[in-house]
Amino acid sequence: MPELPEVETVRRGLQPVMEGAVIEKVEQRRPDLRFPFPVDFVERLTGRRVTDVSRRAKYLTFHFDADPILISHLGMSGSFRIESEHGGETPGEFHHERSKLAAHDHVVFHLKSVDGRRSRVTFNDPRRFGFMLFAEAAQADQHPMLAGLGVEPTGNALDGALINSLFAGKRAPLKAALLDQRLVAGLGNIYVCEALWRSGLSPKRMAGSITSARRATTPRTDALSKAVREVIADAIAAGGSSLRDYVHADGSLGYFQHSFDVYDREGAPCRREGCTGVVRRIVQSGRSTFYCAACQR
DNA sequence: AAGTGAACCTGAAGGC
DNA sequence: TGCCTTCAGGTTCACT
Repeated sequence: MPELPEVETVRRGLQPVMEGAVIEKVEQRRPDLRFPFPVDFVERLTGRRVTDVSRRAKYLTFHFDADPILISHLGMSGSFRIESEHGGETPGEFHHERSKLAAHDHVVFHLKSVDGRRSRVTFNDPRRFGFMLFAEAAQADQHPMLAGLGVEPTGNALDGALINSLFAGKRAPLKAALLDQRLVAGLGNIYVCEALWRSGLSPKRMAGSITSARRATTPRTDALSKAVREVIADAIAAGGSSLRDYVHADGSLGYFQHSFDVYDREGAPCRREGCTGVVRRIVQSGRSTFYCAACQR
């Protein structure tokens, strides 16, 4: 479900609640998600103080006052729900009132913040494509899940020159190349479609065809890198997209879905100034691609 | 070797 | 109403 902007939004929701808090209790309600939970999952987390909630691509990493760190992925349908004690509420009341769990609530972290406030952070994931794994803090970057990841599309590392070198010689379509997490890490089906529309490039075009062997960049690699950075920045600023019932950790909704130019707009008119085309849906490597054949070449 | 498709799992939505 | 099919924001593995 979530792509980088949604994961970043979740991280920003969790951070103020979790950072500095102590995990008083962990409920692990089934033996596995996409992978089995680590051995001693509950034991190794209980009593830890959270020092940082971070993100790499679509992965969340939770850091503690001692090893290990927790690496988590939301898969297609994973989400975190925060329930916090209100200021005037008595602690006992809180636990009693909010103790109901929903279907597919797989993990519950019971937290106590520095000022004594209690809260629960619950991981829910109907499809169970998400997971939680441990890594030793010192070797976190070398963990198999993180080691092969490409450049973050946030910041300025992703520029036309990098796209030029990453895509050189690639015969795969731009759609597939942008989804390849080993090249650019964090894009998913929605934001790849949106970035290609913004840069006016066809998702079917061979990735290597926008590159140059003699020059460091091309107008197309510049346009694509800019479009990717901007669509990701815009989506983060809007709090991500909330499709179906997906909500943020604090229960609020993201608004970026209202800004989609092509995703899920099959048959609708192209939004580009002066373009009379219609958004089409095709299937590439088993996934829907939305684009305008009139202005994306 | 790179590139494509199937598989993992549940739920929502649409057609009949 | 119910049953069936299709589709979904991701990743990995098995093929060609």
